[in-house]
Amino acid sequence: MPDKPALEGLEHKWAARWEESGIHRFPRTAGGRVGVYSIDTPPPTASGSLHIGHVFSFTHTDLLARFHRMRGERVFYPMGWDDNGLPTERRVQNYYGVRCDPSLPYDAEFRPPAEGTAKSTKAADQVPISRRNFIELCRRLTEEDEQRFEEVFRFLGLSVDWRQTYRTIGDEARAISQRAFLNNLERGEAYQALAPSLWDVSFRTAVAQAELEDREQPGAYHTIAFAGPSEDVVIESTRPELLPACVALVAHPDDERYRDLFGRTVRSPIFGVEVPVVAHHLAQPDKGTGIAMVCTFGDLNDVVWWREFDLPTRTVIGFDGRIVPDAPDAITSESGRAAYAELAGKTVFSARAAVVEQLRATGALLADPRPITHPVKFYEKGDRPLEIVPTRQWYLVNGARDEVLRDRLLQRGRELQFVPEFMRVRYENWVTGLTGDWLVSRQRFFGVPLPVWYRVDEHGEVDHDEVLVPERDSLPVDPSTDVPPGFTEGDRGRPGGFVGEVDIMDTWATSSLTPEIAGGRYRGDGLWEAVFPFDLRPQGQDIIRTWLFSTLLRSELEHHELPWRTAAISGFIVDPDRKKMSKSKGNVVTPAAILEQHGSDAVRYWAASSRLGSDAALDVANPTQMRKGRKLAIKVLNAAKFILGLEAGALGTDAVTEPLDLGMLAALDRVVDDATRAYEAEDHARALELVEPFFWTFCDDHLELVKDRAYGLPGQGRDSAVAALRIALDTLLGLLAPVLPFAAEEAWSWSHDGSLHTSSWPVPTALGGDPELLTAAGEALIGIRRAKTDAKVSQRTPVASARITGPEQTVHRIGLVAGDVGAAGRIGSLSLDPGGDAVEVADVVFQPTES
RNA sequence: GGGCCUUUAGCUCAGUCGGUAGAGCGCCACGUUUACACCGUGGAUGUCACGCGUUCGAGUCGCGUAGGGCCCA
Repeated sequence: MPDKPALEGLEHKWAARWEESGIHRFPRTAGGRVGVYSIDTPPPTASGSLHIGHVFSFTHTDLLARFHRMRGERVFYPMGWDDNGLPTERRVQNYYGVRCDPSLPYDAEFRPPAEGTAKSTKAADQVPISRRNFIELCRRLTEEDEQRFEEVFRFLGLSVDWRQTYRTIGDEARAISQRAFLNNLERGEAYQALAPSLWDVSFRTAVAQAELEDREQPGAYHTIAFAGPSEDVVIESTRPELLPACVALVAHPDDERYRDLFGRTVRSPIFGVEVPVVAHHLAQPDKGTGIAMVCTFGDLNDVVWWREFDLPTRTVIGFDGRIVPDAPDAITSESGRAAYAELAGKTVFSARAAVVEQLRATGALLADPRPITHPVKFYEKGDRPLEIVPTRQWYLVNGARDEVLRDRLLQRGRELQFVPEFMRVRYENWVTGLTGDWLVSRQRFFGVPLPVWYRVDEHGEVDHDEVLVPERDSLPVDPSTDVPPGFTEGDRGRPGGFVGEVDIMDTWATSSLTPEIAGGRYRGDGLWEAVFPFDLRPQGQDIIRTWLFSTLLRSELEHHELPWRTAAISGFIVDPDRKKMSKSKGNVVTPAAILEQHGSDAVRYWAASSRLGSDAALDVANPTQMRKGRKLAIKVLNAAKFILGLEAGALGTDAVTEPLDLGMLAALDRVVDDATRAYEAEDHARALELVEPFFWTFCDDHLELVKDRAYGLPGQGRDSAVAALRIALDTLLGLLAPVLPFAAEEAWSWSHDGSLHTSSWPVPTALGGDPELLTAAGEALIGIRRAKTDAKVSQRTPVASARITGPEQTVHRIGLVAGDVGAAGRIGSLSLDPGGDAVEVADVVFQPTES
């Protein structure tokens, strides 16, 4: 026991000892699922640095892990790293100064031109390398990040079993991801379709509904005249450049203005294409002129109309976001084709300007463009508006087009325990609002390849309907280098041979399988049977529509059951202005510095005092919660040092005989019961809220009240005081252990051999004391202190006599502990006098002092 | 436009069954004591966003309005 206990250095000391003793390792004993508490940990993205939000939410998870471990459960707490996906790709490009070109051959001797020192992030300055070289760099860089993340998490005190880690780009994760896809394919849940897809022109990949966001963008309404049967039909459009892609006009069926036009045709200006006028309830009569262009494709409504009216496809925007070279066949006039030729190759932006000029020249533009702002769909990671282009993609069913599946998913959502409860509606809103199946293919490089090949027919044409799949035990495969069963590399691309799929899967297609990946579903070593279904899925509220939904979907399709019992949803961190902290806003603080500055226990306290689902403010300049936590941790060390330094003749529950000691333990019993219930309900903030005030009352009042006895002559009174203090200390250390694992373990180690963090969750002593005694004594103590403060004398000033009045029952209780109260107040003669509403100390006569 | 959360002391937040409004920080005063100066003790501080309703009684329950935030269109 040190002379002057301090928090500094506890993190490294105990993290190392815990690792050495292996107390956080998942015990692989027999017994299957019984007695196991398993956690489907969120894998942080390994690109760059951890966010303070990680510290916040991972602490919440760790509180539960530690509680359940202390209760003797076998806790499965793994850690995963999400190293898949675009963030990694972009980081690797910028870090190493390279870009992926899948057509290049692998170069085993390749050395990247830069190591975090690339001067330019322009594609032209980046060295093109093969997919395999690119992936090697992705793995190398993410590994370094993961190492750093692990160090921060160990310092934070996460009780993770660090042997149970996975990477979403690892062999096992890729194999599981591909296997799950093949299972979906076999059951008819995965399919390909040539369909209009939301397309990011910068990244040149399709994106899914879950990755969309609306952004307010400036735009303009253009008033354009179409030639009608009798007179001009005037539409308003924000996308005049899509005029050559126009396939119809649409108005609401009830709109009197256009009723006569339904079923007839109008002719587009400039391009002179006859298009039908159709009626549909999605058309908005109050928007613009109430009649709108249907183009292939301007927005998602266009896709609906195109599909429902079986309209032709006139694609004008290419995968690169530029106008395609060839005009749609429907444009037959010479002038129309000449006008189109002027647009070919232009970006959407400049094509718009060109069309506006053409419209002006022909007189079809009836007014100057009218500026507006309107919501435009973006890929959440992109910075150019999405286009909609027809492509062949792979889809997974998700209930959007299948009511039976949708109802099953909603039912599962009702079976899942959400903490807090109100988060369930976000899931339900998402499931009910789905508009299409899950687009899982991505035209990117670093990720899990779709594990399929296609036959090439005798004419050398790829036949996408003839899908070749790998053997299950050959997974993971890369179809661009591996060959399908029964073929050789020589058959690649040849008539009668095969071609490999080049697309990869959506990163969520892998992340949705974290239970299977973490639980080692196919390892055959019993782990899976011991941990699935998981007890806890901790995650952020922002990824309910992605991670939570997709995991639940995969589990329903594969196992017909919930992947976990409870979803614990953390809020996020906001700065003092209530703005969500995020990288893009530049108000991010790095966790390592904060942990170093305040100490891990203090930071954990800050996190623990926020309940699940509610956002927490962090004022880095004035982190009051962290200071409070730090103060608490220091107090724990000091109180423990004091109590353990006291001598006693006998310890244990039998030695506790004095009313105040029994009363204090009875009050503590209540705290143990209530805090246990709170943790059982995943309410760590409530538990802390119960334990912390008791601990302070214990230090400020009880310790002061019994100090005299504890320091006093040997005997029953002294033994009772010290025995009760030791019991209470052990109990309080246990109750605080999840929140302050370092300080609590340090203090515990001064009087125990084993770790506090295994099987030491406190239980009530049930010695039958009066739990109100301490409160009553405390009230008396406050009165005495007030009298001394009012008299501006030291608290140690002796009092010759005093009289305590108050409610009868309280005064009676004070009488039962009058010895302790008198000793703590240094009162010679204490008289008790029932009466009045509040406890008051009157007639205080200070002892005359010599000086 | 729809949904959800939120509004309590200067700040950050509790307030469980509807029964006298709470904590920490900050502020003021006092004291430095034998666990603790990263200290202790005491004190002051409220239109519980607003309105209506239910009730003997509303911070708490219901309806509505406003501000803040998030998600989805």
